[in-house]
Amino acid sequence: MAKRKVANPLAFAVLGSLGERPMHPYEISSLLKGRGKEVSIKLNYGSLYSVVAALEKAGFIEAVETLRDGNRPERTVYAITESGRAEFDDWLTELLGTPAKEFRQLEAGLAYLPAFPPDRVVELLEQRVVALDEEIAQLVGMHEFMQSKKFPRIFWVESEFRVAVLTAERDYAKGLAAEIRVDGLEGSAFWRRTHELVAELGIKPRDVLQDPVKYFGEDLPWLKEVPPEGL
Amino acid sequence: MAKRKVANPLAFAVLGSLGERPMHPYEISSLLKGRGKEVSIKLNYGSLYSVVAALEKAGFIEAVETLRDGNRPERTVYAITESGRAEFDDWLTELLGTPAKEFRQLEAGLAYLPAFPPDRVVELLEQRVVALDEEIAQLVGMHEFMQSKKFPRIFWVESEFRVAVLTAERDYAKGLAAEIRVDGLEGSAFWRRTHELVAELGIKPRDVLQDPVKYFGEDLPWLKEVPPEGL
DNA sequence: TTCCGATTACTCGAAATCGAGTATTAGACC
DNA sequence: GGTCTAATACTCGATTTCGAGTAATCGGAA
Repeated sequence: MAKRKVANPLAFAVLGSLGERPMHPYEISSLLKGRGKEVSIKLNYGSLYSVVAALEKAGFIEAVETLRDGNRPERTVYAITESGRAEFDDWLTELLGTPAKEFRQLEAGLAYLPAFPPDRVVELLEQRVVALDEEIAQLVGMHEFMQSKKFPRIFWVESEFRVAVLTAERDYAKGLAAEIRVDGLEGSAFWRRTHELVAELGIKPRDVLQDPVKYFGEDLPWLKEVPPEGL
Repeated sequence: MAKRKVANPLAFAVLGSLGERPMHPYEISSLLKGRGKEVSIKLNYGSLYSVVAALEKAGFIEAVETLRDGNRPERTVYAITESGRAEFDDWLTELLGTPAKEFRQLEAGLAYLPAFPPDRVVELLEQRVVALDEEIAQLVGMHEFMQSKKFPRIFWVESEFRVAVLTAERDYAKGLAAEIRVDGLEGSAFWRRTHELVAELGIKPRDVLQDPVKYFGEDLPWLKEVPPEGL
């Protein structure tokens, strides 16, 4: 899969919008907002205009007319080209069919869990669960509204999917918090004790790691095999 | 929450690494790779050095020595400062406790589902499910290996979380494909028929939308209330 | 009538991001 | 002893991205 000439997801949305009919950039942004697509595709004005310029340069869209209305800024109307339709087609194919490597911020946080004492982590995860519950409830409420209006699901599956992902995140955070709370996570006794030592004796986590036998005895076989991280 | 001076997640990992001990940038990158953190936090050399420079400028880290080994490039060793520790602390607090707005590529794709005929979508989603299953199986296999080595879960929760998210994505994609396949998605009969008309009569989707009654009769009440999108 | 906030429509420059490129050395292998 | 690959350690500059700023117009309330 060769790299796209214009890789910003917003460019995908621009192609999708111009696939309907020619528009000027601001009109595209209004359309996306009106349809709630900015929830799924990050929209910002700075990017919009540079992305449109890049698409034009790549031959995926072309300016068809320039309107001027009194003293207001010019509006340049763009239309999609044949090559632009092909690009959109290829892009949508890729978006739907091929998973891409993606990074969630919670994943980054979890990668450094041991840096905080267990109780602090539990507290924060529970705070996240509350916030996620709210977000999910809001989306679900919106879905119910749309269902009541008989607006077909096909037009908001992306929001349903968002709920699915948020729910998975929520469930994982909740489960993890519960496990840490009862010390059920293997290794977490060691983790807790290390932070206690740090707090009580004023020593540094790395001191503990440098001579674990002194603080924990011989019953932590993995410490010798793999050096722990993040503490 | 005021914006961070250095917002790149890689900067978070740099602070986390230097929290352990002073290192030079390349050493940080090796450490992250060695621990598999680059799966959770995007690492690229270009960003690494500019992020380190930005962190230094912001006073979160400082150069402590510059080594030269024969004719090889200089290695500048950095250490975290007090203010850097505080920043890391605050950042991890945010990463764990506060959900951020995030965009998944499948969400972008789903937002333009109606642009493809149902059968094509089903095929692509099923292709994605297969790829996701493979990715998940690989991660699960790795987890089993680490478990067999008694390496504590606390050090790979981020990977567990990744599995949770990927599984949610997989399940959603699989369910959606199945629903579309049997035409169970409300509105999808309309969707299918529109693409059939496009294929058979050589007309454009927008023609169908401009005079839906002509092609579908009066039994699509929502068409009058909300204009459909993406076709 | 006039003021205010919202909407329309875009511009600009600073900062971030990327990934390919460079140059050296250590070790492997024949 | 020569060559080849992998690892070490960064550099560079072209894009991209961002979001705040600008400036005009419109509708409604005071």
